[in-house]
Amino acid sequence: MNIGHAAKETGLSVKTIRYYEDIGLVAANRAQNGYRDFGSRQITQLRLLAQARHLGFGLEECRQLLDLNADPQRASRDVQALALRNLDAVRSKIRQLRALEQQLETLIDKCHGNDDPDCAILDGLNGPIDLGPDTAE
Amino acid sequence: MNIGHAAKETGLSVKTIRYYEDIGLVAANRAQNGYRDFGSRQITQLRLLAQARHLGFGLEECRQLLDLNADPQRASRDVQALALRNLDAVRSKIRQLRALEQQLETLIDKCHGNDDPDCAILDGLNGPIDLGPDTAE
DNA sequence: ACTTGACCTTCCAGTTGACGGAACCTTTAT
DNA sequence: ATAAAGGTTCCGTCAACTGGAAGGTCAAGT
Repeated sequence: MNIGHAAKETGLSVKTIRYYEDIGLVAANRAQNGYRDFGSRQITQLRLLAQARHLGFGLEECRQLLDLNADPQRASRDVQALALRNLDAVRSKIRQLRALEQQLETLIDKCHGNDDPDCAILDGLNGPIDLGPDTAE
Repeated sequence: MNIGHAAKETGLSVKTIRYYEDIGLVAANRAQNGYRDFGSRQITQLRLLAQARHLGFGLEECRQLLDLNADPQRASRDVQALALRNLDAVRSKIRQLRALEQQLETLIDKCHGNDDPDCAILDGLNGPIDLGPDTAE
């Protein structure tokens, strides 16, 4: 199966598949004409990559997932641990973004949003942002 | 004020400040010895940059914020609009991450996390992820 | 005067996860 | 025969920096 077909099968782009081969995530065979040739094993790997990326796993974690998937002796504990690390990372990003969201909301609320130049947002950006009476230092 | 001092004043790294000058966000004067020399106006700009970046504004949005901040004729409406666009982006990232979080939680729950090789996470990554009876195609 | 160390300078490379495009080759269809 | 639609490699780009090399400058200590 050539790269275009593999792309259609997996939902990845041709460029992305070539990139994954480049960094050693999948090993593609070559046909006589130099074209990459993907077998069903590689397609399976690419599909796993697509799904795992979709779930926010980084490429290095994907590499480990591929290894675990290929290993019939694996312990599901190890897979779970990997997924939990990813979940933690996702949750921590969410927390950060929520804090951000709150600060933005506060500033936006305080800004009148009219023709006048006074703006609580710029005020907030110029001075340090006020988040309580913690004015030590 | 040289760059190291400016860095301490603003909380930005020396490298970051040089980068900001490079891309034209701040214009630094030069002393005779070729060292950058930041005045209070530049320090103010750098501080605004630090705060705005902290709030998730991209550098292009920061550029606009600097412009608005420098313009005494500005309308606070414009600042607010900029902040609202940023807030929207933040919220949309949060939504995405929450969806991600849920899917990960579901898979992690289903995985036994023991010594056995059977793993619902890998199953989920191999087949498409099951999110209901939408099995057309 | 000399050296040490802490600054500063420029420039080049790498990070993550790809995408866009150029220049060129191969296959397929007409 | 030729044109379109694939494929190939290589190089550049994105955000927003960070790291490091190679070298100039400055203030202090010996």
